[in-house]
Amino acid sequence: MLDPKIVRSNPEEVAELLKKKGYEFPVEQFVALEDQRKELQVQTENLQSERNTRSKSIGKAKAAGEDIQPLLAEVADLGSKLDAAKAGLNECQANLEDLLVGVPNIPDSSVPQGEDEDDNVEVRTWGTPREFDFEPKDHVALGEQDGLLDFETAAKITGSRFSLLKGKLARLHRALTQMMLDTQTAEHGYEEVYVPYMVNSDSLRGTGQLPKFEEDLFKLPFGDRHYYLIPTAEVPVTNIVRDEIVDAAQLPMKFTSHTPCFRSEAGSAGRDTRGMIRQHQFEKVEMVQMVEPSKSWDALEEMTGHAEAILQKLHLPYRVVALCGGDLGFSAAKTYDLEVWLPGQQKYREISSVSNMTDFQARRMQARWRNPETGKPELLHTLNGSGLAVGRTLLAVMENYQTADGKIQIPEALQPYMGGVTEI
RNA sequence: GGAGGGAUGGCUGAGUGGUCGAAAGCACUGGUCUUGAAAACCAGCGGUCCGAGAGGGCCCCAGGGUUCGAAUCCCUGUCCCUCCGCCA
Repeated sequence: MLDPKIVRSNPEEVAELLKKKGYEFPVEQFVALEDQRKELQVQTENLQSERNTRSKSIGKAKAAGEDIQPLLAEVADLGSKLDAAKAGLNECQANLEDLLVGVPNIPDSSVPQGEDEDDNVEVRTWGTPREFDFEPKDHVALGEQDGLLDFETAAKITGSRFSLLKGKLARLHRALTQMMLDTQTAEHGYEEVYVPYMVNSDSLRGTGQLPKFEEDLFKLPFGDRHYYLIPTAEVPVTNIVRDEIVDAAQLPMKFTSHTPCFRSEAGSAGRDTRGMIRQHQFEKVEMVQMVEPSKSWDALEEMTGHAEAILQKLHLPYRVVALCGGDLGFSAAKTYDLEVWLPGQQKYREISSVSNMTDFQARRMQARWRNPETGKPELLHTLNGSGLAVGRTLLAVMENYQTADGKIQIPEALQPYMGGVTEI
Protein backbone atom coordinates (compact mmCIF):
# COMPACT_ATOMS: atom_id res chain seq x y z
CA MET A 1 0.00 0.00 0.00
CA LEU A 2 1.15 3.52 -0.68
CA ASP A 3 1.57 5.99 2.15
CA PRO A 4 -1.89 7.56 2.54
CA LYS A 5 -0.31 10.80 3.72
CA ILE A 6 1.63 11.15 0.50
CA VAL A 7 -1.35 10.20 -1.64
CA ARG A 8 -3.48 12.72 0.25
CA SER A 9 -1.07 15.57 -0.07
CA ASN A 10 -0.14 15.06 -3.74
CA PRO A 11 -2.77 12.92 -5.46
CA GLU A 12 -1.99 14.36 -8.90
CA GLU A 13 1.70 13.71 -8.57
CA VAL A 14 1.08 10.14 -7.42
CA ALA A 15 -1.23 9.59 -10.38
CA GLU A 16 1.49 10.86 -12.71
CA LEU A 17 4.10 8.50 -11.26
CA LEU A 18 1.72 5.54 -11.50
CA LYS A 19 1.16 6.14 -15.20
CA LYS A 20 4.60 4.69 -15.78
CA LYS A 21 3.14 1.40 -14.57
CA GLY A 22 0.17 1.80 -16.88
CA TYR A 23 -2.11 2.45 -13.93
CA GLU A 24 -4.74 5.16 -13.92
CA PHE A 25 -5.18 6.42 -10.37
CA PRO A 26 -8.74 7.74 -9.86
CA VAL A 27 -7.76 11.11 -8.44
CA GLU A 28 -11.23 12.64 -8.31
CA GLN A 29 -12.82 9.64 -6.67
CA PHE A 30 -10.04 9.52 -4.13
CA VAL A 31 -10.21 13.21 -3.27
CA ALA A 32 -13.98 13.06 -2.88
CA LEU A 33 -13.76 10.07 -0.55
CA GLU A 34 -10.95 11.69 1.37
CA ASP A 35 -12.94 14.90 1.91
CA GLN A 36 -15.90 12.90 3.06
CA ARG A 37 -13.75 10.86 5.41
CA LYS A 38 -12.27 13.90 7.03
CA GLU A 39 -15.65 15.43 7.71
CA LEU A 40 -17.15 12.22 9.06
CA GLN A 41 -14.14 11.55 11.21
CA VAL A 42 -14.18 14.95 12.88
CA GLN A 43 -17.90 14.67 13.44
CA THR A 44 -17.61 11.19 14.94
CA GLU A 45 -14.72 12.10 17.15
CA ASN A 46 -16.52 15.14 18.51
CA LEU A 47 -19.47 12.99 19.46
CA GLN A 48 -17.20 10.49 21.10
CA SER A 49 -15.49 13.21 23.02
CA GLU A 50 -18.82 14.48 24.27
CA ARG A 51 -19.93 11.03 25.34
CA ASN A 52 -16.69 10.46 27.19
CA THR A 53 -16.92 13.75 29.05
CA ARG A 54 -20.50 13.22 30.07
CA SER A 55 -20.00 9.63 31.12
CA LYS A 56 -17.14 10.71 33.28
CA SER A 57 -19.23 13.33 35.00
CA ILE A 58 -21.91 10.73 35.66
CA GLY A 59 -19.32 8.54 37.30
CA LYS A 60 -18.18 11.42 39.49
CA ALA A 61 -21.70 12.41 40.43
CA LYS A 62 -22.52 8.85 41.34
CA ALA A 63 -19.41 8.55 43.47
CA ALA A 64 -20.40 11.75 45.24
CA GLY A 65 -23.85 10.31 45.89
CA GLU A 66 -25.69 12.84 43.74
CA ASP A 67 -28.82 12.22 41.71
CA ILE A 68 -27.72 11.18 38.23
CA GLN A 69 -31.13 11.02 36.56
CA PRO A 70 -30.91 14.51 34.99
CA LEU A 71 -27.47 13.70 33.62
CA LEU A 72 -28.75 10.45 32.12
CA ALA A 73 -31.51 12.31 30.36
CA GLU A 74 -28.98 14.62 28.74
CA VAL A 75 -27.15 11.75 27.07
CA ALA A 76 -30.30 9.95 25.98
CA ASP A 77 -29.95 10.42 22.23
CA LEU A 78 -26.17 10.68 22.08
CA GLY A 79 -25.78 6.97 21.57
CA SER A 80 -27.88 6.73 18.45
CA LYS A 81 -26.25 9.81 16.93
CA LEU A 82 -22.87 8.32 17.59
CA ASP A 83 -23.85 4.96 16.09
CA ALA A 84 -25.01 6.65 12.92
CA ALA A 85 -21.85 8.72 12.65
CA LYS A 86 -19.68 5.65 13.20
CA ALA A 87 -21.52 3.65 10.59
CA GLY A 88 -21.04 6.40 8.03
CA LEU A 89 -17.39 6.75 8.85
CA ASN A 90 -16.78 3.00 8.70
CA GLU A 91 -18.35 2.75 5.30
CA CYS A 92 -16.33 5.65 3.98
CA GLN A 93 -13.10 4.25 5.40
CA ALA A 94 -13.84 0.83 3.92
CA ASN A 95 -14.30 2.43 0.51
CA LEU A 96 -11.04 4.30 0.83
CA GLU A 97 -9.26 1.16 1.96
CA ASP A 98 -10.65 -0.79 -0.99
CA LEU A 99 -9.40 1.86 -3.34
CA LEU A 100 -5.93 2.17 -1.81
CA VAL A 101 -5.30 -1.54 -1.43
CA GLY A 102 -5.74 -1.95 -5.18
CA VAL A 103 -3.17 0.71 -6.07
CA PRO A 104 0.23 -0.64 -7.14
CA ASN A 105 3.60 0.48 -5.81
CA ILE A 106 5.20 3.54 -7.41
CA PRO A 107 8.06 2.61 -9.74
CA ASP A 108 11.48 3.98 -8.88
CA SER A 109 12.73 6.86 -11.03
CA SER A 110 15.44 4.60 -12.49
CA VAL A 111 12.83 2.21 -13.92
CA PRO A 112 12.76 2.40 -17.72
CA GLN A 113 9.66 3.72 -19.41
CA GLY A 114 7.72 1.13 -21.39
CA GLU A 115 4.63 -0.99 -21.85
CA ASP A 116 5.64 -4.62 -21.85
CA GLU A 117 8.58 -7.02 -21.86
CA ASP A 118 9.75 -5.76 -25.23
CA ASP A 119 10.64 -2.47 -23.55
CA ASN A 120 12.78 -4.02 -20.82
CA VAL A 121 16.36 -2.80 -20.83
CA GLU A 122 19.35 -5.11 -20.90
CA VAL A 123 21.75 -4.17 -18.12
CA ARG A 124 24.52 -6.69 -18.73
CA THR A 125 25.20 -10.12 -20.15
CA TRP A 126 27.38 -12.91 -18.80
CA GLY A 127 28.88 -15.79 -20.72
CA THR A 128 28.54 -16.62 -24.38
CA PRO A 129 25.90 -18.91 -25.82
CA ARG A 130 27.51 -22.16 -26.81
CA GLU A 131 28.07 -22.95 -30.49
CA PHE A 132 26.65 -26.35 -31.34
CA ASP A 133 28.01 -28.47 -34.19
CA PHE A 134 24.66 -30.26 -34.24
CA GLU A 135 21.05 -29.19 -33.99
CA PRO A 136 20.41 -28.68 -30.24
CA LYS A 137 17.24 -30.27 -28.92
CA ASP A 138 14.95 -28.65 -26.42
CA HIS A 139 14.54 -30.14 -22.95
CA VAL A 140 11.31 -31.91 -23.86
CA ALA A 141 12.96 -33.87 -26.64
CA LEU A 142 16.00 -34.55 -24.47
CA GLY A 143 13.98 -35.74 -21.51
CA GLU A 144 11.47 -37.82 -23.34
CA GLN A 145 13.94 -39.90 -25.31
CA ASP A 146 14.70 -42.07 -22.29
CA GLY A 147 11.49 -41.40 -20.42
CA LEU A 148 13.06 -39.38 -17.62
CA LEU A 149 10.75 -36.47 -18.29
CA ASP A 150 7.20 -37.73 -18.55
CA PHE A 151 4.42 -35.25 -19.16
CA GLU A 152 1.87 -37.86 -20.25
CA THR A 153 1.89 -39.69 -16.96
CA ALA A 154 1.77 -36.41 -15.07
CA ALA A 155 -1.29 -35.48 -17.12
CA LYS A 156 -2.90 -38.79 -16.23
CA ILE A 157 -2.18 -38.35 -12.55
CA THR A 158 -3.31 -34.76 -12.41
CA GLY A 159 -3.74 -32.84 -15.65
CA SER A 160 -1.91 -30.52 -17.97
CA ARG A 161 0.95 -28.31 -16.83
CA PHE A 162 2.41 -30.83 -14.42
CA SER A 163 5.56 -32.86 -14.84
CA LEU A 164 6.97 -36.14 -13.67
CA LEU A 165 10.74 -36.54 -13.35
CA LYS A 166 12.41 -39.89 -12.94
CA GLY A 167 15.74 -41.40 -12.05
CA LYS A 168 18.86 -39.31 -12.55
CA LEU A 169 16.88 -36.39 -13.87
CA ALA A 170 14.85 -36.26 -10.64
CA ARG A 171 18.12 -36.41 -8.78
CA LEU A 172 19.58 -33.62 -10.88
CA HIS A 173 16.58 -31.53 -9.91
CA ARG A 174 17.28 -32.26 -6.25
CA ALA A 175 21.00 -31.61 -6.74
CA LEU A 176 20.25 -28.17 -8.14
CA THR A 177 18.07 -27.38 -5.14
CA GLN A 178 20.75 -28.43 -2.68
CA MET A 179 23.47 -26.52 -4.48
CA MET A 180 21.35 -23.38 -4.49
CA LEU A 181 20.50 -23.64 -0.81
CA ASP A 182 24.09 -24.34 0.15
CA THR A 183 25.30 -21.37 -1.86
CA GLN A 184 22.78 -18.93 -0.42
CA THR A 185 23.35 -20.05 3.17
CA ALA A 186 27.09 -20.72 3.23
CA GLU A 187 28.31 -18.06 0.83
CA HIS A 188 25.73 -15.28 0.97
CA GLY A 189 24.67 -15.29 4.61
CA TYR A 190 21.03 -16.29 4.32
CA GLU A 191 19.28 -18.20 7.06
CA GLU A 192 17.41 -21.24 5.78
CA VAL A 193 13.77 -21.45 6.77
CA TYR A 194 11.15 -24.13 6.32
CA VAL A 195 7.71 -22.63 5.96
CA PRO A 196 4.05 -23.57 5.47
CA TYR A 197 3.05 -24.17 1.86
CA MET A 198 -0.47 -23.01 2.58
CA VAL A 199 -1.17 -19.52 3.82
CA ASN A 200 -4.13 -17.49 4.97
CA SER A 201 -5.56 -14.48 3.19
CA ASP A 202 -3.93 -11.99 5.57
CA SER A 203 -0.52 -13.16 4.44
CA LEU A 204 -1.44 -12.85 0.77
CA ARG A 205 -2.87 -9.42 1.37
CA GLY A 206 0.39 -8.48 3.11
CA THR A 207 2.58 -9.29 0.15
CA GLY A 208 0.09 -7.94 -2.39
CA GLN A 209 -1.35 -11.02 -4.13
CA LEU A 210 -4.75 -10.28 -2.62
CA PRO A 211 -7.23 -8.84 -3.20
CA LYS A 212 -6.43 -8.26 -6.89
CA PHE A 213 -4.88 -11.50 -8.08
CA GLU A 214 -6.94 -14.21 -6.50
CA GLU A 215 -7.54 -15.96 -9.84
CA ASP A 216 -3.82 -16.77 -10.06
CA LEU A 217 -3.97 -18.80 -6.84
CA PHE A 218 -5.10 -22.26 -5.81
CA LYS A 219 -7.71 -21.77 -3.13
CA LEU A 220 -8.62 -24.47 -0.65
CA PRO A 221 -11.80 -24.47 1.42
CA PHE A 222 -11.00 -25.04 5.07
CA GLY A 223 -13.80 -24.89 7.61
CA ASP A 224 -15.63 -21.67 6.98
CA ARG A 225 -12.68 -19.92 5.37
CA HIS A 226 -9.95 -20.62 2.84
CA TYR A 227 -6.30 -21.39 2.74
CA TYR A 228 -4.23 -20.84 -0.37
CA LEU A 229 -1.32 -22.77 -1.84
CA ILE A 230 1.67 -20.45 -1.97
CA PRO A 231 2.48 -19.05 -5.40
CA THR A 232 6.01 -18.31 -4.14
CA ALA A 233 7.94 -18.60 -0.88
CA GLU A 234 7.95 -14.80 -0.86
CA VAL A 235 4.54 -14.99 0.79
CA PRO A 236 5.23 -17.11 3.88
CA VAL A 237 8.80 -15.87 4.30
CA THR A 238 8.07 -12.16 4.03
CA ASN A 239 5.11 -12.54 6.37
CA ILE A 240 7.48 -13.69 9.11
CA VAL A 241 7.72 -10.01 10.04
CA ARG A 242 4.04 -9.18 9.66
CA ASP A 243 2.81 -7.24 12.70
CA GLU A 244 6.27 -7.24 14.23
CA ILE A 245 8.58 -4.51 15.43
CA VAL A 246 12.15 -5.75 15.10
CA ASP A 247 15.30 -4.36 16.71
CA ALA A 248 17.73 -2.50 14.50
CA ALA A 249 20.38 -5.02 15.55
CA GLN A 250 18.43 -7.80 13.83
CA LEU A 251 18.71 -6.10 10.45
CA PRO A 252 19.23 -6.98 7.74
CA MET A 253 17.17 -10.16 8.00
CA LYS A 254 18.11 -12.52 5.19
CA PHE A 255 16.13 -15.70 4.66
CA THR A 256 16.25 -18.38 2.04
CA SER A 257 13.73 -21.14 1.58
CA HIS A 258 13.14 -23.99 -0.80
CA THR A 259 9.44 -24.51 -1.50
CA PRO A 260 7.11 -25.69 -4.17
CA CYS A 261 5.13 -22.91 -5.84
CA PHE A 262 1.60 -23.30 -7.11
CA ARG A 263 0.13 -21.06 -9.77
CA SER A 264 -3.13 -21.43 -11.59
CA GLU A 265 -1.65 -19.66 -14.63
CA ALA A 266 -5.04 -18.16 -15.27
CA GLY A 267 -4.94 -16.19 -18.47
CA SER A 268 -1.87 -17.92 -19.83
CA ALA A 269 -3.69 -20.55 -21.87
CA GLY A 270 -1.70 -21.33 -24.98
CA ARG A 271 1.53 -19.76 -23.69
CA ASP A 272 4.54 -21.99 -23.08
CA THR A 273 2.43 -25.11 -23.20
CA ARG A 274 5.40 -27.24 -24.24
CA GLY A 275 7.72 -28.48 -21.53
CA MET A 276 8.50 -27.30 -18.06
CA ILE A 277 8.57 -23.56 -18.64
CA ARG A 278 5.15 -22.78 -17.23
CA GLN A 279 3.72 -25.25 -14.74
CA HIS A 280 1.05 -25.29 -12.07
CA GLN A 281 3.63 -26.66 -9.66
CA PHE A 282 7.34 -25.91 -9.59
CA GLU A 283 10.19 -25.62 -7.11
CA LYS A 284 12.05 -22.51 -6.22
CA VAL A 285 14.78 -21.43 -3.86
CA GLU A 286 13.77 -17.98 -2.73
CA MET A 287 15.76 -15.19 -1.11
CA VAL A 288 14.02 -12.62 1.07
CA GLN A 289 15.51 -9.64 2.87
CA MET A 290 14.08 -7.18 5.36
CA VAL A 291 16.30 -4.12 5.58
CA GLU A 292 16.27 -0.58 6.88
CA PRO A 293 14.95 1.76 4.21
CA SER A 294 18.24 3.50 3.43
CA LYS A 295 19.81 0.18 2.47
CA SER A 296 17.24 -1.39 0.19
CA TRP A 297 18.68 -0.20 -3.12
CA ASP A 298 22.09 -1.62 -2.27
CA ALA A 299 20.36 -4.81 -1.18
CA LEU A 300 18.63 -5.09 -4.55
CA GLU A 301 21.96 -5.04 -6.39
CA GLU A 302 23.46 -7.46 -3.89
CA MET A 303 20.59 -9.93 -4.19
CA THR A 304 20.73 -9.82 -7.95
CA GLY A 305 24.36 -10.85 -7.61
CA HIS A 306 23.35 -13.70 -5.31
CA ALA A 307 21.04 -15.05 -7.99
CA GLU A 308 23.66 -14.55 -10.69
CA ALA A 309 26.18 -16.53 -8.64
CA ILE A 310 24.15 -19.69 -9.19
CA LEU A 311 24.14 -19.27 -12.96
CA GLN A 312 27.84 -18.51 -12.92
CA LYS A 313 28.59 -21.65 -10.93
CA LEU A 314 26.71 -23.60 -13.57
CA HIS A 315 28.39 -21.67 -16.38
CA LEU A 316 25.03 -20.84 -17.91
CA PRO A 317 25.02 -17.76 -20.13
CA TYR A 318 22.49 -15.16 -19.06
CA ARG A 319 21.57 -11.54 -19.17
CA VAL A 320 20.21 -9.14 -16.62
CA VAL A 321 17.32 -6.90 -17.64
CA ALA A 322 15.68 -4.03 -15.81
CA LEU A 323 11.93 -4.38 -16.11
CA CYS A 324 10.16 -1.40 -17.64
CA GLY A 325 7.27 0.26 -15.84
CA GLY A 326 4.58 -1.63 -17.68
CA ASP A 327 6.15 -5.02 -16.97
CA LEU A 328 6.71 -4.39 -13.25
CA GLY A 329 4.74 -6.39 -10.74
CA PHE A 330 2.08 -4.88 -8.51
CA SER A 331 4.19 -4.56 -5.34
CA ALA A 332 7.58 -3.84 -6.89
CA ALA A 333 9.33 -0.49 -7.11
CA LYS A 334 12.05 -1.99 -9.26
CA THR A 335 12.83 -5.44 -10.63
CA TYR A 336 15.76 -7.11 -12.33
CA ASP A 337 15.04 -10.27 -14.24
CA LEU A 338 17.75 -12.81 -14.93
CA GLU A 339 17.25 -14.50 -18.27
CA VAL A 340 19.13 -17.68 -19.07
CA TRP A 341 20.07 -18.74 -22.57
CA LEU A 342 18.02 -21.68 -23.85
CA PRO A 343 19.56 -23.28 -26.95
CA GLY A 344 16.33 -25.17 -27.64
CA GLN A 345 14.47 -21.91 -28.06
CA GLN A 346 17.44 -19.80 -29.18
CA LYS A 347 16.24 -17.24 -26.64
CA TYR A 348 16.93 -15.82 -23.23
CA ARG A 349 14.16 -16.88 -20.85
CA GLU A 350 13.37 -15.61 -17.37
CA ILE A 351 14.85 -17.74 -14.61
CA SER A 352 14.89 -15.28 -11.72
CA SER A 353 13.22 -12.07 -10.71
CA VAL A 354 14.65 -9.85 -7.98
CA SER A 355 12.60 -6.96 -6.65
CA ASN A 356 12.73 -4.12 -4.17
CA MET A 357 9.22 -3.68 -2.76
CA THR A 358 10.36 -0.68 -0.67
CA ASP A 359 7.82 -0.08 2.12
CA PHE A 360 4.83 -1.22 0.04
CA GLN A 361 4.50 -4.69 1.54
CA ALA A 362 5.75 -3.55 4.93
CA ARG A 363 2.91 -1.06 5.19
CA ARG A 364 0.33 -3.69 4.34
CA MET A 365 1.92 -6.06 6.83
CA GLN A 366 2.74 -3.46 9.47
CA ALA A 367 6.28 -4.81 9.46
CA ARG A 368 8.45 -2.34 11.31
CA TRP A 369 11.79 -1.78 12.97
CA ARG A 370 12.72 0.54 15.78
CA ASN A 371 14.91 3.26 14.36
CA PRO A 372 17.54 4.03 17.00
CA GLU A 373 17.83 7.60 15.75
CA THR A 374 14.19 8.43 16.36
CA GLY A 375 13.34 5.70 18.86
CA LYS A 376 10.14 5.20 16.86
CA PRO A 377 8.83 2.21 14.94
CA GLU A 378 9.24 2.75 11.20
CA LEU A 379 8.37 0.63 8.20
CA LEU A 380 10.94 -1.82 6.90
CA HIS A 381 11.80 -2.31 3.28
CA THR A 382 11.31 -5.82 1.90
CA LEU A 383 12.99 -7.48 -1.06
CA ASN A 384 12.76 -10.88 -2.64
CA GLY A 385 14.25 -12.76 -5.49
CA SER A 386 14.54 -16.24 -6.90
CA GLY A 387 17.84 -17.88 -6.35
CA LEU A 388 16.72 -19.65 -8.56
CA ALA A 389 13.65 -21.25 -10.10
CA VAL A 390 14.68 -24.90 -9.95
CA GLY A 391 12.61 -26.32 -12.83
CA ARG A 392 13.77 -23.69 -15.25
CA THR A 393 17.36 -24.13 -14.13
CA LEU A 394 17.01 -27.86 -14.73
CA LEU A 395 15.89 -27.37 -18.28
CA ALA A 396 18.60 -24.77 -18.86
CA VAL A 397 21.21 -27.29 -17.73
CA MET A 398 19.67 -29.97 -19.95
CA GLU A 399 19.68 -27.81 -23.04
CA ASN A 400 23.05 -26.16 -22.50
CA TYR A 401 24.89 -29.31 -21.48
CA GLN A 402 23.51 -31.68 -24.11
CA THR A 403 25.78 -33.76 -26.29
CA ALA A 404 25.41 -34.80 -29.90
CA ASP A 405 24.18 -38.25 -28.87
CA GLY A 406 21.44 -36.80 -26.67
CA LYS A 407 23.15 -37.15 -23.29
CA ILE A 408 23.38 -34.45 -20.66
CA GLN A 409 26.67 -33.70 -19.01
CA ILE A 410 26.56 -32.78 -15.34
CA PRO A 411 28.09 -29.36 -14.56
CA GLU A 412 31.05 -29.65 -12.25
CA ALA A 413 29.37 -27.68 -9.49
CA LEU A 414 26.63 -30.30 -9.32
CA GLN A 415 28.73 -33.44 -9.44
CA PRO A 416 29.27 -33.58 -5.66
CA TYR A 417 25.51 -33.60 -5.31
CA MET A 418 25.11 -36.36 -7.91
CA GLY A 419 27.18 -39.04 -6.24
CA GLY A 420 29.88 -38.72 -8.86
CA VAL A 421 27.60 -39.08 -11.87
CA THR A 422 28.99 -36.99 -14.73
CA GLU A 423 26.51 -37.70 -17.49
CA ILE A 424 22.89 -38.68 -17.84
C1' G B 1 -12.48 -35.74 18.76
C1' G B 2 -13.23 -34.81 24.45
C1' A B 3 -12.08 -31.78 29.11
C1' G B 4 -9.96 -27.53 31.08
C1' G B 5 -6.81 -22.83 31.09
C1' G B 6 -5.23 -18.53 28.62
C1' A B 7 -4.48 -14.01 24.93
C1' U B 8 -2.89 -6.80 28.22
C1' G B 9 2.56 -1.86 25.76
C1' G B 10 9.41 -3.94 22.44
C1' C B 11 9.38 -8.30 26.20
C1' U B 12 7.48 -10.46 31.08
C1' G B 13 3.27 -9.53 33.81
C1' A B 14 -0.86 -6.95 37.54
C1' G B 15 -5.67 -5.25 36.81
C1' U B 16 -11.82 -3.45 41.15
C1' G B 17 -17.86 -1.80 35.25
C1' G B 18 -16.53 4.87 36.31
C1' U B 19 -9.48 10.12 36.07
C1' C B 20 -7.07 2.84 33.28
C1' G B 21 -3.92 3.90 27.99
C1' A B 22 -3.46 0.75 32.01
C1' A B 23 0.73 -1.33 38.25
C1' A B 24 5.44 -3.56 38.47
C1' G B 25 9.81 -5.61 36.36
C1' C B 26 13.04 -6.10 32.07
C1' A B 27 14.82 -3.58 27.84
C1' C B 28 15.79 1.25 25.98
C1' U B 29 17.16 6.80 26.43
C1' G B 30 19.16 10.90 29.35
C1' G B 31 21.49 12.40 33.96
C1' U B 32 24.37 11.85 38.82
C1' C B 33 28.60 9.13 40.52
C1' U B 34 33.35 7.12 38.01
C1' U B 35 39.82 8.05 34.75
C1' G B 36 36.37 4.84 31.85
C1' A B 37 32.92 1.01 32.37
C1' A B 38 29.78 -1.86 35.53
C1' A B 39 26.75 -1.33 39.76
C1' A B 40 23.73 2.04 42.37
C1' C B 41 20.57 6.23 42.29
C1' C B 42 17.36 10.03 39.67
C1' A B 43 14.37 11.08 35.39
C1' G B 44 12.04 9.78 30.80
C1' C B 45 9.84 6.01 27.98
C1' G B 46 3.22 2.25 24.18
C1' G B 47 1.03 2.45 19.27
C1' U B 48 -1.99 4.88 15.89
C1' C B 49 -5.26 8.54 13.49
C1' C B 50 -7.11 13.73 12.77
C1' G B 51 -5.08 18.68 13.49
C1' A B 52 -0.54 24.24 11.61
C1' G B 53 -1.04 24.09 16.85
C1' A B 54 -3.87 23.77 21.11
C1' G B 55 -6.10 19.60 21.58
C1' G B 56 -8.99 15.41 20.51
C1' G B 57 -10.26 10.27 18.80
C1' C B 58 -9.15 5.05 18.66
C1' C B 59 -6.39 0.66 20.31
C1' C B 60 -5.85 -4.28 26.38
C1' C B 61 -6.61 -11.19 20.20
C1' A B 62 -10.93 -10.27 16.39
C1' G B 63 -16.15 -9.29 15.60
C1' G B 64 -20.84 -8.51 17.83
C1' G B 65 -23.87 -7.38 22.38
C1' U B 66 -25.29 -5.28 27.41
C1' U B 67 -24.50 -0.18 29.67
C1' C B 68 -24.91 6.78 30.41
C1' G B 69 -19.92 4.38 30.69
C1' A B 70 -16.36 -2.04 29.12
C1' A B 71 -9.37 -4.21 29.44
C1' U B 72 -13.13 -5.67 33.16
C1' C B 73 -19.87 -8.57 32.05
C1' C B 74 -22.35 -11.72 27.82
C1' C B 75 -22.15 -14.18 22.77
C1' U B 76 -19.38 -15.87 18.39
C1' G B 77 -14.75 -16.75 16.14
C1' U B 78 -9.28 -17.22 15.85
C1' C B 79 -4.82 -18.52 18.05
C1' C B 80 -1.81 -20.55 22.15
C1' C B 81 -1.11 -23.90 26.49
C1' U B 82 -2.28 -28.50 29.64
C1' C B 83 -4.54 -33.38 30.02
C1' C B 84 -7.10 -37.60 27.47
C1' G B 85 -8.03 -40.04 22.69
C1' C B 86 -6.41 -40.72 17.64
C1' C B 87 -2.41 -40.17 14.21
C1' A B 88 2.64 -39.64 9.85
